[in-house]
Amino acid sequence: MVGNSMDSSGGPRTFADLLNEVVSISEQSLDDNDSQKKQALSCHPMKSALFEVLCEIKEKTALSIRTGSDETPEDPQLMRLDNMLIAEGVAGPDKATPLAGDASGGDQADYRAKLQQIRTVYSQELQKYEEACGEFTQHVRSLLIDQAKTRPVASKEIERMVSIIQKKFSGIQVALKQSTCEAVMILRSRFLDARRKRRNFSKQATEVLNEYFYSHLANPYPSEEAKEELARQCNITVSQVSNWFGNKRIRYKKNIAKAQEEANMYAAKKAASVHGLGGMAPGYSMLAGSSAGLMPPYPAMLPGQDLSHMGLPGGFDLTAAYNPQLMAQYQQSSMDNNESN
DNA sequence: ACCGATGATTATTG
DNA sequence: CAATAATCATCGGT
Repeated sequence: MVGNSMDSSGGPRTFADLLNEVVSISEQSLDDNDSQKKQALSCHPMKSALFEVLCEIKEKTALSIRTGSDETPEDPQLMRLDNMLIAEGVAGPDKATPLAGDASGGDQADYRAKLQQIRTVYSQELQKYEEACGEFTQHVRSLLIDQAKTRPVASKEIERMVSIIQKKFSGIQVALKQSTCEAVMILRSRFLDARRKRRNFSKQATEVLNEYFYSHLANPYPSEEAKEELARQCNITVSQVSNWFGNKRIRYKKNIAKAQEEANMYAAKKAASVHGLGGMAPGYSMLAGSSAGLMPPYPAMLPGQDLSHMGLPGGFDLTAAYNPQLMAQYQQSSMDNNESN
């Protein structure tokens, strides 16, 4: 407390008296409504002049305080989020997300719809946020302006207050943008990974593929043209055909015994669908090596043959089954083994 | 709810 | 680059 030697009640006032009075007020709690003193001050003839001086002083001190402290750190995190949202098509203009999903089919519309949903929610929230922020800022501003009537409040000070508010609000903004980014990332990963939402091929499509596979067991590697043809027939993409054959080969190899049944099935199917097979040796010539007759038939891989009777050694390299040369080699030695046994 | 089948992706290899 | 092998995530039947 400043020692107040003045008697505050009555008597002619000097400038110094008045200053003392003001100081003593500001030292007191601002909340206590000392309306008497305020009243007395606002009625004083010197009031406006004094007020001006105080405002000037305040402005100067406030300036010196402010320069060192903050001045918009331009929140790098917020900028990062903004950039990402624009890149992701949530913020900027409505762009037609390319999303080059390879084989995953064309349910891009679904993705677009979900993204649009996020967009609208985001913009709504952002709008609400901006409204609330503006409203609050305006409220504080008018409050301060109102207070400026009774105590010196410089415009710079108001601006400082506003910037503080805006900083607080930007925290909320960051949270909003962050959660939006998160939602987009989840959505993106869901749709980018085509393993999700996988659809099995149609019965007819697998039929066609299986027919080809078991008709070319000796060399189940369709050429690019063959793949295109199969893709056309099955109404799938070429890369899906490639995937299918890759999976089929490896899975067939993994369990020849089980696949044998399937092979028989498709062989029978094929036999039934072809004319003039009457006296043919079962299984053979029209199946294997049907690719331009370059490949001789390999009985070991054909239906009707029981591989377990072949005396296959445990370490049978099944890749040989797909390679004519290796297969021929293997058969040679295998036959030798059989004969010697 | 579980489990095998299955289409797709990833990592590795030649 | 294409094939293989391993793995993932979903589907479809029980």
